[in-house]
Amino acid sequence: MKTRIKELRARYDMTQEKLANKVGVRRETIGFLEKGKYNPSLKLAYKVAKTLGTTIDELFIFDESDIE
Amino acid sequence: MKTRIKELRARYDMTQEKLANKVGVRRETIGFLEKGKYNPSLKLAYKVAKTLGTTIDELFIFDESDIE
DNA sequence: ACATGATGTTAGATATATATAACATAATAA
DNA sequence: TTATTATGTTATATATATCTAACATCATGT
Repeated sequence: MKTRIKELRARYDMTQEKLANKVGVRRETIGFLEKGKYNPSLKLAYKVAKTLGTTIDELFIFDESDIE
Repeated sequence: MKTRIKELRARYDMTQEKLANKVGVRRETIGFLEKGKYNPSLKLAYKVAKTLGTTIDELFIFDESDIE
């Protein structure tokens, strides 16, 4: 699974820590999400998307390996 | 958080168990999801949405309590 | 009424997301 | 260079999603 978090974060000139604070998680959590190191909960995905002015389906890009 | 899983499942005339099998989870997991009893992972949300021919943002409806 | 299939619900086990703290590295500015 | 800020990256702890099995309830058909 890939994500556009980093790209959108840059567009808002927002640091990982600032996004984490807005969303209510740790900075490392955002870092790991950006690196695809884990699979967030739906609510977290929603909060991040909303904070970055987009939707879940726009923010995360799934590939075939996510289906198996 | 609310969901349209049950509604779409009915439209496809699909039982909880059949959906669970297609998605690769237990029947109870689908039941709990329909009841809003927990917050799925993003990948699971994606698989359910894809199996039901829709998107995550169409399938799940968030309310204010999901943001706090 | 009885049988059967679908769903509800509980309790305990396991897997994994997230928190926390600590330290490393990168980049940029002074 | 040094200082500072942002990000990377571990390791361990905690919270919670999901599994599993078992039994209950509900609906429908016979």
